[in-house]
Amino acid sequence: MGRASVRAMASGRSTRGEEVYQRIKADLVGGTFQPGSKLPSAMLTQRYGASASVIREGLSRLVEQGLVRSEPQQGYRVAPISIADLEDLATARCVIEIQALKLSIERGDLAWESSLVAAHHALERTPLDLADYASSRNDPWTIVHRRFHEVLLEGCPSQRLISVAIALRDSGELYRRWSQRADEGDIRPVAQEHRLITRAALDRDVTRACQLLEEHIRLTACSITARARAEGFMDVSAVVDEHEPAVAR
Amino acid sequence: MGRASVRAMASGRSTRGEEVYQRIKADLVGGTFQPGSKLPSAMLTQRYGASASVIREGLSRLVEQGLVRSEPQQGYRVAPISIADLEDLATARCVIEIQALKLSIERGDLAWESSLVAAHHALERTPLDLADYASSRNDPWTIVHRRFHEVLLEGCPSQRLISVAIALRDSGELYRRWSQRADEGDIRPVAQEHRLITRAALDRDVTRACQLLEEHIRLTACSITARARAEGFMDVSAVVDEHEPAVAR
DNA sequence: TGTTTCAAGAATTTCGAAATGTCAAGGGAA
DNA sequence: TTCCCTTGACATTTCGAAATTCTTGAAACA
Repeated sequence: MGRASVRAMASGRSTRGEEVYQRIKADLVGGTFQPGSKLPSAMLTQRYGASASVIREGLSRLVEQGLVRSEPQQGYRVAPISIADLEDLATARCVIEIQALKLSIERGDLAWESSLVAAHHALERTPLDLADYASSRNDPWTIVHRRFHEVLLEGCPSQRLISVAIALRDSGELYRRWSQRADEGDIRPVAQEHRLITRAALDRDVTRACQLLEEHIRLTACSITARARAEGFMDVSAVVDEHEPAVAR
Repeated sequence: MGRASVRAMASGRSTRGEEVYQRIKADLVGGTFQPGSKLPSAMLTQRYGASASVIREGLSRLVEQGLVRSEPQQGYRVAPISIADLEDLATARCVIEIQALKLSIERGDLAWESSLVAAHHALERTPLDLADYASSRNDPWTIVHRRFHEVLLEGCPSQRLISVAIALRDSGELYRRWSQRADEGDIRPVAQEHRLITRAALDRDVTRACQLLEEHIRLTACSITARARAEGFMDVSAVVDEHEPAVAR
């Protein structure tokens, strides 16, 4: 959840530009567009039913988040994925999320503890339906999972730090989507990992919680990297020809 | 230096939107507009000689960076400054810059060392002309100072981490501009601090370098905070009336 | 045969005006 | 008087087309 939703929540109504931005972002993170493929304004104006200026505004914001790339006079394209960039991302996430978690545990109050318990409970009780997960980008599990990791950091006294962490997590979500396609069954005990992190956080065991979270992030990245090297699906999408169909599903 | 310049450097030519974005950002960071004041499109279109769509695109990007705020149907305004937000910012910067520096020292190669020596030398030899500093936002000292801190992190293996750190530094620069107005003579031995940091980095003394950098950031923030509490200039700008003149100089 | 130039076509970028929404002042009703 | 509704002015937002730039493919040249 970026600055966008904050803005939208400020007043009840929203603008079309805001709505379009949300939809494009959801489609990007959800894996609708192939990484590296072009995003021609003609296609987007038709798909989202808005004028080029509005689309362009949304894309500009997404460029700033690293989800979209832009080169002058050559339009926009989905941020390409690569093993090098995945490692870059994992490094940044490890550093930032872990420090945010540290501060969160040190400074979080009772209200934060309660939110965490609630978020974790929701996560425990929401089954991961793989079919659902693969087809929709707003499946229940993804929502509660995202919420869990967000709450985990919410005790942190710096809102900016939290925002950055969330933005990086969105980029990571894109990778997960495209790796999941190659390998549907990542049978890691993620539920167990979440449970242990929650317990350590509630026990205010900073060291252990951070260690667990780092492992959680690193393992996810490694599993994607390994799969990518084996099947080489990243090389394909990294140099996507612009005449390829941009919409995947 | 944000993603903007990366984009501009990719191809020799640039777009008007890119240029406008750079100018707005420079004006914001340089303190041309009062924090919290409105940024009416009419004023901006005239000032930068571009259409509303182009202006809006630039502002959207700046919103994403936290330099500008936006509420639907109420336009854009300069991000307000406040003591609470300054502390938020300092926390985020400490965490992120220090971790980036740590990685930079651990992983930086010889080329990085050389750049650092060069950047520090330029900083040492560039005098801080207070009159120049106060009037212009592109005075020589600001440029080499920014460059120094940028190079310091460039050994870091994660480009994203570096980008985030630089973005936060830009926000910090805005605070410095507005505090400097109230107190022109911050007689801290900044030159000495830079020298010590450089030496520790070259000695690969991670602990000491990080400690020094943290102090460097914290001291700057504290000095601004203290000045703000004493003179209360932040409360004024935090609740700027929209009928006030937005342009300060 | 390989390289360069040029023009048509397609895409991006920019503009100016139309549409939509906000805000405050003024007028009427309780 | 106080409150609420209307109304008009002003700002933001959106659109559709014009202007600019890039790409493509074929023709001309070495």
